[in-house]
Amino acid sequence: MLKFSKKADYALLALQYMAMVQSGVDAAPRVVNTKEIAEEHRIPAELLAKVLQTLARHQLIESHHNGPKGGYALAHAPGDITIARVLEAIEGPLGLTDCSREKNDHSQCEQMSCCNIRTPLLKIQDSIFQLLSGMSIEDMLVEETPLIIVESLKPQGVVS
Amino acid sequence: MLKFSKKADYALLALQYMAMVQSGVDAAPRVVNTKEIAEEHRIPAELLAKVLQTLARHQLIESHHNGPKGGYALAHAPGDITIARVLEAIEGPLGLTDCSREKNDHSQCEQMSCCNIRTPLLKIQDSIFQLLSGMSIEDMLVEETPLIIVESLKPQGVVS
DNA sequence: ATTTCCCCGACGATTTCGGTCGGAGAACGG
DNA sequence: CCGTTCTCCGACCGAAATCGTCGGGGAAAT
Repeated sequence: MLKFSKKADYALLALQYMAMVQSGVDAAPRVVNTKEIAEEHRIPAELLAKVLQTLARHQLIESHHNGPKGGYALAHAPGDITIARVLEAIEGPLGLTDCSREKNDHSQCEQMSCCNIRTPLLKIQDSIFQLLSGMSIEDMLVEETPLIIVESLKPQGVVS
Repeated sequence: MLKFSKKADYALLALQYMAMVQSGVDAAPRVVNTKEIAEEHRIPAELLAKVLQTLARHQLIESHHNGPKGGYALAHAPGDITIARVLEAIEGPLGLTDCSREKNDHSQCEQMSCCNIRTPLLKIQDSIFQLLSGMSIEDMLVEETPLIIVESLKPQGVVS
């Protein structure tokens, strides 16, 4: 499936909303609170709160706990917050296989010692990571198509 | 994370092995059974059996249940079996969001009626699908790097 | 002082995933 | 001809992650 978790969806939704409010026509740099985002998108507020806490812990947004006027604001420019950073903050380090990010511990990989598919999978993984790093929250503000082109070059293969 | 499930890993492992045996130097079109693949890769045989059944049900491999000499064989050329087809056979239709493949039923998407991130996410999804459709089992046979290049073109964005 | 907000922990329900079991069918050996 | 052995096939079950919820605590504005 390669499906995003709902927490990841909520995180992207919230970040896009915050960017839209923050750098919109009303240039007032106001902070937004959890309830506002939750009601705006019809999502459960408690789960969104936990998502926002995680984002704040990973320095993607800043928390202003100033009582009734508190809330969150983006910690960086929308163009600097890439999808890859958001996903890594919410769901941990991303990687297609178990043996992708475990360079020191080869306990799992030792079971598949003759793993012939490791190298091609790492290629795909790097491509996806590059893809997710190339798109940011800023690209979600414009309704223009961001035009991501994937080009596959093969030495001698015939494409199906 | 965007991680493959173990069933998907086993499927790719098995398909690569079957392609290697089938189109290797020994041109005898012999079928391979579950036990052989399981022992070769040190993976549980029962789970691999279920994976192979799923692949057979989706016409990716052909089952020859001929008693002691039975087994499986690829139903198509290795170049025609793309990673996308394998993943869809194992884990169902792939899509980043819940509302990606539900065009008739808008029950989920009605909750996020003002979903501003749908279009960019569909772009990413299409790019990933294009990526996975561009690599096949045949590309896992060669140990050369398949050289997949992701190029991101943006109208006016500054890349981080 | 009260209210409203952010922050943090723990809990229960639902779904998916990983793994295991017994049964049906076909070829081989006697 | 018949039993054994091997295979594929479907159903079943426990484990684990995820989704969603709840309550407690601290801080600032009203």
